[in-house]
Amino acid sequence: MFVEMDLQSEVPLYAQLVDSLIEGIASGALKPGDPLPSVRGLAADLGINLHTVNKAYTLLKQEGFLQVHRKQGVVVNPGGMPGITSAFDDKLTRQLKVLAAESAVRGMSAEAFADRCKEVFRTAVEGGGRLS
Amino acid sequence: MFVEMDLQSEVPLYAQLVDSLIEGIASGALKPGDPLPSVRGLAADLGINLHTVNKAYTLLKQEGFLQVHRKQGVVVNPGGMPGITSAFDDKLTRQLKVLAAESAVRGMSAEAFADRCKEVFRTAVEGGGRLS
Amino acid sequence: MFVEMDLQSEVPLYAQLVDSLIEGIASGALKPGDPLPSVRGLAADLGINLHTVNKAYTLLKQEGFLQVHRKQGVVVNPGGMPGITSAFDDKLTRQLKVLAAESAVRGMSAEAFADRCKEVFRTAVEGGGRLS
Amino acid sequence: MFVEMDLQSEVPLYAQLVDSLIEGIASGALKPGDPLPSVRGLAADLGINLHTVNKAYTLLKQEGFLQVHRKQGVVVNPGGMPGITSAFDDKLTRQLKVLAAESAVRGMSAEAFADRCKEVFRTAVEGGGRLS
DNA sequence: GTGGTCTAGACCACC
DNA sequence: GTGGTCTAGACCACT
Repeated sequence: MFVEMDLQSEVPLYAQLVDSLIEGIASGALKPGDPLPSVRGLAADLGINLHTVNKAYTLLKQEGFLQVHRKQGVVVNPGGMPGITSAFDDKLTRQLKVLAAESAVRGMSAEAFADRCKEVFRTAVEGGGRLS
Repeated sequence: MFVEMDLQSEVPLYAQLVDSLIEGIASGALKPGDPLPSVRGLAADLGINLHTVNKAYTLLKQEGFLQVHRKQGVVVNPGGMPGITSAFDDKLTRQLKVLAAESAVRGMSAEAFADRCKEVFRTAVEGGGRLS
Repeated sequence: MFVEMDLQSEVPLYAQLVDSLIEGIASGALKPGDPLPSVRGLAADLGINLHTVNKAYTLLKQEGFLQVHRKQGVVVNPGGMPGITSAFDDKLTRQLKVLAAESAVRGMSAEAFADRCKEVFRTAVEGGGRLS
Repeated sequence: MFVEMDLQSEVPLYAQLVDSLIEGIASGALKPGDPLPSVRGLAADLGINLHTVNKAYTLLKQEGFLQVHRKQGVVVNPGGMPGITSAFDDKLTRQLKVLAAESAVRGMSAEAFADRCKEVFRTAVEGGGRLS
């Protein structure tokens, strides 16, 4: 599995990993029930700290994306993904609003913005977030 | 002018202020040439430190959204707003990708996502980001 | 006489005025013995404060570029311009060094830099700093 | 690494530091990928406040000269230096014009000016800005 | 230990 | 009064 970490990014490593894994699920590279690398294995692969991978897995477990079994390791939640919670809806709206506002100020039209959103969504689902 | 600060948010205060001001411009509440409160005045209004306001103003000045007049204080750039730079385009795509992926994983359809984007954009432009 | 003031510049107004007048002398628009506008006249023309013009004139007088007569007003020093003082030489070297270093870092060659310097000097002398 | 701060200078400390670091890169004392001292360490070395160092680093980061690694601290951008942007070109021309005009007024010839520029450039590149 | 953020209080140049 | 700069001291997230 290949996940690219950007050490220069302002985005924390654990958050980058969380995002990458979600993008992997969105693209179909990871399906419910699929196993994930062990904490130490992934940490070694990415050349990052154990705690960083652990934090990402823990967050994804809390959100319901992953399940952690005692001995079998970590798997994508076989019961399916969590739905649109109100917390997520809030986050989505809040972040979208900031992006939309700056896009508008910089001269982007409503259509151009919607098209861009649609295109990005499509590539994310079709494999833009491919992991392996 | 009313800008609400969320002291509990994980988003830095200066970033919240930056976002609020951009939303104010997008909504039309702030137009090119309009004066902004002095750093000290706005800091007092918001109950935060003047350096925090200064940081937000400085960032917006560097991006080309604001200008500082000698003595007249800070104004919205009368020459108009900066366009779609490649840096902004990158940021937009990157952040949109994360939001789209999580939305997809949680079961949102491409149409629903695009509609939501369009709706948020419209409210941002029409006054959803109203400041005063 | 037309001197353009940039109210948005980080350069103080009085310094902009000083620079403009020196450029006017360099270009030949102002020659030794030539009269300059009165303090209040120039201030009114430029739409700036009396003190600002006064400060610029005072600095130029101290440096030896101008002479101030009690009743006849301000004139370009009829005795000619000051030469290369060690203070000026220091300033020139120091500022040139900063510009040269950044130019070099950004990939400009020694020749390109020298050419640019020569070109700017030529336009300054030939009328690039034209005032009237 | 030795950077000298002039507390009496009219040029801000953070700007002096910015200039020194750029001169260090130009001279080859600092190469892409090289680590820089921590903000606290350098501040202690120079006897100034860490915020002042931070401001200099932040500016250089925004310009593309430096990068910050998560945990490794600050390094000279391994991807190479930014090129000649139009913003830099404007700044170069503007500042060069002022220096050229005053040099001309004080009696310097075009050749002498160009020679001086060339010489300063050469010393800046070859070690005139030596830091260590 | 690192950079990032925030606060508090101060001085200065400019106009 | 305005923004710009500097200092001092503190807390936090990240690794």
